[in-house]
Amino acid sequence: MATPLVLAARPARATTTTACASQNLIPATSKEPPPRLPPKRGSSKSLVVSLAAEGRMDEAVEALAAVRGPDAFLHNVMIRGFADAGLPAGALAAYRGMLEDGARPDRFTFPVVVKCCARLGDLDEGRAAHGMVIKLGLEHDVYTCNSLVAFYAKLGLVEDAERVFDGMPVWDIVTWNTMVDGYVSNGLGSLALACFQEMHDALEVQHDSVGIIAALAACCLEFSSMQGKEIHGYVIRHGLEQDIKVGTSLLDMYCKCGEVAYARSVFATMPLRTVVTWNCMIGGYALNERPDEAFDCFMQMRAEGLQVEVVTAINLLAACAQTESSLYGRSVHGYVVRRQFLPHVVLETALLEMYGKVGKVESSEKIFGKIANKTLVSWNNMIAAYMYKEMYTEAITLFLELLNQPLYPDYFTMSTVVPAFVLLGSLRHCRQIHSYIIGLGYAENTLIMNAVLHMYARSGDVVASREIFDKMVSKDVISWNTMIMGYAIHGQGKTALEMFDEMKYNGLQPNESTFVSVLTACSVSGLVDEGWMHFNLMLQEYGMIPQIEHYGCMTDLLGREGDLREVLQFIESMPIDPTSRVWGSLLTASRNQNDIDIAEYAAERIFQLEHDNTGCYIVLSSMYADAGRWEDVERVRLLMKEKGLRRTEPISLVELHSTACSFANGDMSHSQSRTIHEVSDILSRKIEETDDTRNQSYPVPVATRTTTMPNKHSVRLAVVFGLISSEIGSPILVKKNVRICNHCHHALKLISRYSGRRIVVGDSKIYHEFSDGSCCCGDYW
DNA sequence: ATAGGGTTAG
Repeated sequence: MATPLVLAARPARATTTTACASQNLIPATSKEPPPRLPPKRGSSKSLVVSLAAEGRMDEAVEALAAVRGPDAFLHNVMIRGFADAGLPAGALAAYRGMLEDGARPDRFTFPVVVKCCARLGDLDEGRAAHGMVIKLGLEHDVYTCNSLVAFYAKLGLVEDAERVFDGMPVWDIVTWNTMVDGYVSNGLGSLALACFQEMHDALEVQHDSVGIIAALAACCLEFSSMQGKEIHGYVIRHGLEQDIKVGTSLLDMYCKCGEVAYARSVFATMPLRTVVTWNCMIGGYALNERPDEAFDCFMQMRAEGLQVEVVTAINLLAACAQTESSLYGRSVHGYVVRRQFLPHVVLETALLEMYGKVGKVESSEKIFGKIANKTLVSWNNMIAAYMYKEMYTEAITLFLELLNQPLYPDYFTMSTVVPAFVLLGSLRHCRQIHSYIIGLGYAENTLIMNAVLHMYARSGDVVASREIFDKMVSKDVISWNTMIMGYAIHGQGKTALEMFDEMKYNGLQPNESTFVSVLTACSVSGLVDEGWMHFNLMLQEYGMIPQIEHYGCMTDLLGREGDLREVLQFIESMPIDPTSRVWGSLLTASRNQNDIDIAEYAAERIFQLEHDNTGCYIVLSSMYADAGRWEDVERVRLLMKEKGLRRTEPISLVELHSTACSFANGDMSHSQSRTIHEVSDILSRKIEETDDTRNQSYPVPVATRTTTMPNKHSVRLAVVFGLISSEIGSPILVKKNVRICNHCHHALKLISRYSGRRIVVGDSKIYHEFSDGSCCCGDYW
């Protein structure tokens, strides 16, 4: 009976005098005494105390007003009342009232006041309180100092926390624990563990559960199950394993360090488990990409009659996001709606992330639109959902909208959205986002600047990449790899190899990706001997076993000039199963050497792995067309139709001073289309381009002919438009979504000489830099 | 009377 009584006895606004009003709520039949007696008249001090203890702060304030000259004790009671009632701002107001009253705060005042400042994240108030502590000579009080250490640590001011810590005359177990936890909450795992160790040596008493829990969190930060196991040993030796929070923390530590088996055994041997324990276990399975075990664990939890809570659902959604369909996720969604868990930002964000990862971007959008107080994580996940569905324009639009919010993009935002700029391939946008990133103060953030580096290289400006690279304060392996790859895709193999040497000279250890960059450089630039040399170097010098990507680069390299049968032999002798990328490399080689037999063989292997590889059909079809095998062209066309595949429409984008303009094959939609086509015709004649398709003896299907005139190809129109709308002598930059054809490649070499312009055309793989009649790719791509 | 603690989205 007591519990419902107490609950019922707290009407929102009972009036001042007595608690009698609440007695109306006691059932008439109740024989129990009222929960508390009305305070005696005149004893206003004790009225304040009892009202504050109950959290009835409005009434407590009124009661306090009736007290003449309240002492420090009564003020402390008020401050604590507000704090306990979850009203830290009220507590600070009460503290200010105390000062106005002329009462002198004492050692009981500040621990609560400072804690409230921490909860509000109010640095100014906290610093002011700290000043008052010193002024009043309370800076040697352990309780007060402990609260100050916690305060500074919570606000991210570790050095201030350390300063308070160092100035203390004595440290108790709480002081040490606070410092350890302070390091942890600032991501300083190794400092936390060092402090934990030092504490052990300094204190006579043993660690308690609070310290153990903080130290285990430090192990998570360090991803060190080794140190976690040592602490586990300590826990067992000192009989702390019965503590359910310690047990849960241990289990959580093992999960976060990737030791699922250990986590499971801790879980199995725990004498008691709370919902939190189950939540950790479910979350741990999700974290370690074991969604089925997460679901099993959840079912077990329900079977044991435990109540699902918000965190359970959030962790479960992480597991649902790892499944193929949205089936599980949708059922969790339905469940949280029925349980009325919504709105809840973290839960909503987890839902939108889940939908994003299973490819239901519309559902993500719907949830995103409904979130009232979107956090940065919500935005980041929505952007990621668009990226996952390759909706780059939407991702960028949302990113630009985010810039108008009172939120600051972080590393996640940038690393998610930068690829969108890369794939959209507009240098103008790259420059915009670059200056924005600098404005945000990320100029010295290696991770972000690596992304920018990559963005410029991929967007066609390797010179800009190099400038950024040279200015970077701390370059890591990725910076070097990216720069080497940048030169590789721009056909500057020699420079790429020089960078590789320089990298080693600077004492950096190459990794597997470095060799992907290096081997790509060799294959693009036809550096066969260097390619073999570096391929062998991997194992001999660095003990690295070449992976499939490395074999792919080698196939590119060999296919470039070698005998195709040798390439085939190389592929078949590989210790790893070739992927469609490797067979694709052979297909490209056979196309360039016009070997239909090998091409058909490679295509067959590709179709075994990927029956819907559009690019493969296109290459085959164009090879048949070149050979005049029109029945085969038609056969491939029908096959594609049967499978519902459509060839990617070739689009070329030319980057101009202030805009970018895109062209399709035979495009007439531009306002200057007439001029563009005329100029293209003129150029075609100037370079004495012969129209092979017109001279062919075999019939060209009409539908094909209208769009296959090489001087009407999208890339030609884009280049022409670039030439007529930019200053004489300036380079032209064009991005193309599919590979450039032989005719256009040849023509652009001549156009570059005729116009005296540098023409850069990037396709999905490399950049062709045409100047003075030749291309950096050496006519192989 | 006062200080420190386990699960939550990328």
